[in-house]
This record gives sequence, structure tokens and C-alpha cells, in this order.
Amino acid sequence: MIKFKEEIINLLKPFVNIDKSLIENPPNAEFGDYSIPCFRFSKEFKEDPKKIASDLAEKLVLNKFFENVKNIGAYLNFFVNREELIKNNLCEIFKRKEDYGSQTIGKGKTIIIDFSSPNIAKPFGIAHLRSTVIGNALYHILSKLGYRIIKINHLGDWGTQFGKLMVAFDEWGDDDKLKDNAIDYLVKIYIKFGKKAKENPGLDEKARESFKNLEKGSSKEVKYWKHFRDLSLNEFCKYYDRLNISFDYFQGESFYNDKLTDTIDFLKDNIQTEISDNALIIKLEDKKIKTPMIIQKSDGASTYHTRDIAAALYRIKEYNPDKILYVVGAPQKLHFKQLFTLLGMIGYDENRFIHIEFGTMTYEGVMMSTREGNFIHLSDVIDKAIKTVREIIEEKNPDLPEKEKIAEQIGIGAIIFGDLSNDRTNDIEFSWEKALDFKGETAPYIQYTHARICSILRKTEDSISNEIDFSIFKEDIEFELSKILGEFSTIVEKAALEYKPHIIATFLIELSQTFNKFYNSCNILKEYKDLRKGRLLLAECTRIILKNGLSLLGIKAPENM
RNA sequence: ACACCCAUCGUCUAAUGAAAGGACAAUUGCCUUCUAAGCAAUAAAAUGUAGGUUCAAAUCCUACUGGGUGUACCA
Repeated sequence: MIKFKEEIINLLKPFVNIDKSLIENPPNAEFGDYSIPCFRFSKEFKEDPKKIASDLAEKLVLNKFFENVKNIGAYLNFFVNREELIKNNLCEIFKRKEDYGSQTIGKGKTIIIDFSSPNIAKPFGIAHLRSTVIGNALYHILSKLGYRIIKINHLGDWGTQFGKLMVAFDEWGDDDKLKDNAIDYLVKIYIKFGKKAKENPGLDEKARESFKNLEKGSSKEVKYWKHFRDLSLNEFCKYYDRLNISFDYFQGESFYNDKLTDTIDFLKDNIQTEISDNALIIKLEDKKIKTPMIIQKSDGASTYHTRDIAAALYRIKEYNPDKILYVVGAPQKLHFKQLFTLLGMIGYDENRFIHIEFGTMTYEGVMMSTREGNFIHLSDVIDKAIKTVREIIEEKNPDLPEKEKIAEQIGIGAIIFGDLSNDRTNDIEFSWEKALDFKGETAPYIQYTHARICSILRKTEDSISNEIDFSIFKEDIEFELSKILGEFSTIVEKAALEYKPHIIATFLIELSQTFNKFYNSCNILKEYKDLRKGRLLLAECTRIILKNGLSLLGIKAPENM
């Protein structure tokens, strides 16, 4: 695929220099296989783009990779030699296997991805899944390009809310209930605190006091905090295991507690700080940001700004990354703008820090919130999805071995894909109907396609080889499928460049659709030997790409379903 | 009040400034043919409004409408 684009660039070189990105895939087959819009040459040559296109079509001398070139309007359309393209793509995929699509662009470079980062003492909701799966997909995608990735879970395990929680537990807490169902119970008393604090503002005061004690390391508070943190982390890790996601470090906000004094001193020494209303702030008005950053609250406690600055400084010193990606929701845009601006003021290149923002997940039109009770547990979604999958398996394939394992892979795959198939910047409205639908543009559709291929490959006794006669491919669909397969590496690169997993998701859907068309119109196993071997190779290459692509999204590809 | 974001078929969604695509839902057909979580066919159907830039705008700019989010001691 890449080879064909390079060939086009070479053919055009005597007349005009173009970049690979200018080469388009035409919307339908009448327009050929690759096309170049010639509008932009008209300035250079001071001529009608249509004439440029037709002149080029006439002058070009084609090589064996192309059969025809002609202009349609201002487009220069190339028709490839199908046999050459099929041969080129299938051989390369078959030779490189799961390594196909890997690149060395990122070799020797390190990227930190800060993702998932749930708040301690709060349940893991379906909305938290966004950062978790987007971050994990970016980890896979960027790894594919050769980057060394450091995955950090910046747990929300510090802050005034722990003061509230500790006061609440002190007042109304019950150890037995806590043991039963830790997070739900903590949420319950947290909500109770919120209600009581409205009537009695003294409670908020107490909470601030309590958090300050925690920062100072007072043993009572530290003990509570540790306990709450352990209980939560324990539960989160169960989810991470099920989702097959891991982290290199759980360096939450608390991790930076002993670095905050140094951070504040460093800021005081290096940039202009101010005391305002007893709080230590940094003004960013020069940088066109109206809201200042509070580095130290009037009571001496830290803020999340301070902790994020400390974290950035620590990560740079410790890991010297080329980039740090923060996979955090769009509502925190301002915070990261402030943070990156400040890091710029200290002397770091602001482009090293990237806020991978994503849209808000809503339910029944409003933002999910633990406190408001408008909230869906991830465990509920996973449980229901898997239950639905089990029912489908019982109906369609009751003899399936390892049912439970496969139901899990499909159910979880569907949930992950439901999120990743959207451009991450879109807001998402959660709906049970959609979450439990396994038809159409879903992970199970892709997995099903993959399982079908595996089933065929299990049934054949032929060895699969790329030493075949490529002239046996006569059908349009065989060519289309081979062509799409070859797009994979370009797609991975694009997804990495834009930090957008949905580009891969969209591609996998298109690939699956194309394969299924092929599957329904062309038999494989019953064909005569040469054609059979050819189609087996085509199926095998599709299998490789589907599995590979799903793994970039963090989704399993069962061989049977 | 200010700032930022979003607006595409009934619903969900795709489209490096260049030839608006897919899915769901509906109707019909296809399992004694490699897994019907599939395929085929049918019918339809979309770029919020008004301007502007451009040879070319869903995409860029301005205004408006509608929705969302954020704005110093929550994170």
C-alpha cells in the first residue's frame, strides 16, 4: 500500500513534487484506486486544474504497478495493477504477521501517559471508563510506533474530600459496614456529610482541619486515609484485571505530598508569586489566562495545582519523557492550560505536555455524579453485558467451549468498543440499549468476523503460504479486501498522530464489513486448490489485521464464539 | 458577565478545505453451502440559521439560535 503511494510520487516527480498525504482514496471504483486532486497545482502552473490533470494523465509513463491513469475533472486517477497490489499487500502482511503496522518512528523516545486516575473512596463508574480505555488504547498504539511508554495512574487520593470523609467516618462511621461494601458505604457517609454540612458549616471547617492534619502526617488521619485508599485500590484493581489494563506506577496525588514544600519554594524562587487573601497564587494574566493558580491555600494546605506541578517536575526529573499525555476530561481544560503555561514559564517546552481531552459522558441528559445519585457502576454495565452475551451464546452456540471466558471477552470488548468507536472529543450519552446491543458497528461484529476466519482456518488441511499464483484473484471484492488490509499501517500512524483510537475502530468496522461481503460471495474451502490457497491467504491476512487492530484497542479476539 | 466546546438522515455516528459514507430502527429475501452476532435487496432520509473567505466549506471566519462545560482556596 505504502509502496503504491511511493510509486505514484516517483511517477509524478518529473512534473510535480507531491506529499504522500495528498494521495486520496476515491469514493467509488469508477474513479480508480488512488487519486490526486490537482486544484492546488493550479497556482503553481497558473493553469486550469482540469487541464493540469489531463496533461499529467497524458504525460505519465506507467510502470508495472499501474494499468491506467486518467483525469476525471480536476482529479488525476490511478488504476493499479490489481494482481501486483494484492501480491504486495498480502505478502507483506503474511511475512510480518502481528508485527505488521509496527514502526520505528518512536524508537528511543519516551512518552508518559497519565490516565484512568479515579478518585479514591468513590465507585468506579462507567464515565471513568473513558480515561481508562482511551489511555490504554493510546498506550498500545504508541507502543506500536516504537515509543517507550510509561503508564501512570494519578489516583485522586488526596485533597479536602478526604477531610470530609474522615470527619464523616469519625461522626457516623461503622467499621462493620465498611468491611461489607467499602466504597458504597464511604459514598453514603460522604453524601450524608454534604447534607449535614449545609446545615452546619462548622463541619466544613472541621474537614479542612482534618485534611491539614493529614498533610502534616498526623497518625489518626493517616491511618484512616490508608485504610480508605487500600480498600478502594483493591476494588479498582479488580476492574483493571478484568479489562486487562496495567500500570507502571500508581503515583497518585498523595505521592507528591512530601515534594510540595520544595515545589512551592522552587516556584517562589523562579517565578513571580503573590499573596492574595492569605493564599499563595501565581497570576497568569500576562499569558491571557484570567484565573490565577492557587499554589497554597490560605490555611497552608496544598491544591491540585500544586500537586500537578510537583508531579510534572518529578516525572521530568525521574523519567525525562519526550511527552506527557494527560488523559483527562474536557471540563479540566482550563486547569491544564494553566498548568502547561506555568511549566512554560519555568522554562519547559509547552508542547511536551498534551491534554488528551475527551467529552463528557452523560446519562439521561446530565453529567453523571456520585453525589446526585445519577450514576452507573461499571460493574453493573459489565455484569449486564456479560449476562446478555451468555444468553446469546446459549441461543446460538450452546456447545461452545470455555463459554464463560468468551462471554467475558465479548461483553467487555463491546463496552470498550462502544466508548472507543466515538471520536474522543464527542460527548457520549450512555444508554443501556446501546451498551447491550451487539449488532452492527460493535466489537462483537469484529470479533465474530475474526472467529469466522479462525473457524475456516481450523478446517483446512492446506498450509497457508504466500507462494501462490496471484493471478487467480478475479473478483472485485478480493481486490477491495486486499487494498483495505494494506491501509492498516497508515491508519495506525494517523491514530497515533492525532491520539485518536476511533480511527482504528472505524477502520476495523470497514475491514470487517468488507471481509463479510467477501465471505458471503466467495467460498474458500470448496474451491479448487490454487484459488483455495489464495483465498486462505487472504483470510489469514484479514485475521492477522483484525486481531492486531483489536489488540490496539485493548480488546480480545476469541477464536471461537 | 466572561471564556471554551458542541450542532450531520427518525436515532447513533464517519469524513488531512476537494467526489457527504456507515450503523440502528422499518419491509423483504438467504442457514442439508466455510459460524445468520452474518449477507443481500427495498424504501427512504442529514451538514441548526444568516452572512463571509476560497476555484472548492460539514470542515476556516463573523453573528445569531439551541445545548453543554468552566471561571481563586473541590479535583
